[in-house]
Amino acid sequence: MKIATFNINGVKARIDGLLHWLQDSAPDVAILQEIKSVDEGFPRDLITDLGYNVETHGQKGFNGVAILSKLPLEDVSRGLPGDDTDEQARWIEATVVGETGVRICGLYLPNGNPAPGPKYDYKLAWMERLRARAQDLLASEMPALMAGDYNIIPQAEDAARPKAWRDDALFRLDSRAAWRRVQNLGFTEAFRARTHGGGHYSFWDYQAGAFDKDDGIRIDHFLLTPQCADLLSDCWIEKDLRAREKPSDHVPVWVDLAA
DNA sequence: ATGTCGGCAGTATGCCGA
Repeated sequence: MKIATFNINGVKARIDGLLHWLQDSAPDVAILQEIKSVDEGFPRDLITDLGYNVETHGQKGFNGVAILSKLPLEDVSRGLPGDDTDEQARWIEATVVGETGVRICGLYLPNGNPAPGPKYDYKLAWMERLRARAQDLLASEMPALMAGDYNIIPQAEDAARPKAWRDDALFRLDSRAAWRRVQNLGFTEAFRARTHGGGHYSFWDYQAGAFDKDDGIRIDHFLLTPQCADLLSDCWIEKDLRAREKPSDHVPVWVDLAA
């Protein structure tokens, strides 16, 4: 089962590219972030026509996540637990019903800039809620993964110019410590389970010719529970999508699971 | 050194978020 996470940076602006990508790359499951659409505005029919089940958790103007799946989706849940007052659409869960059931959590973690400040406080508080949910997922002992735009550069090797990110909310020490608190509960970071060393990125800014200079960062990740890590066959980044017409600033990251 | 893009309000363009 091939699963991709992809921050599409606006479904209205990206619909043509998204449909082509779904046809060409044919993920069994696509976990989308920044759909920037309310649920009623999501181009559901164009995607169901390609054979996907569609579950969205959107809001007006920004944020918004979705799960597309060729296999049935069950037990869909929207919103990260732990704060009933949080109105930002950044979390969706569903179980993909295949040979092996896999619990899929799609997330768009807050950017957090400028840091320090209230947006950074929100990011860290959100990551503490993520840790709590992650703990419950582990306790369930089912194959499960959390994937999406984490807005976290885990290590210096995950940025072309780490010094430029030192004080940024994506790379600050507190951000990375919070990331490790989640991962160290017992999750496998799929990309690093397969590939070592630098030069692997999932995001390049639109500004200043960042992609041409390969001035990127790796911020889109899969965290796998042990039962899911046992199924991991491969993990890779679909870099060439960034060079196409009207691209997102992110590219898809993939896992292949023996499920 | 600088360089962008998407969406909204509201109908041109400035603002926000990234």
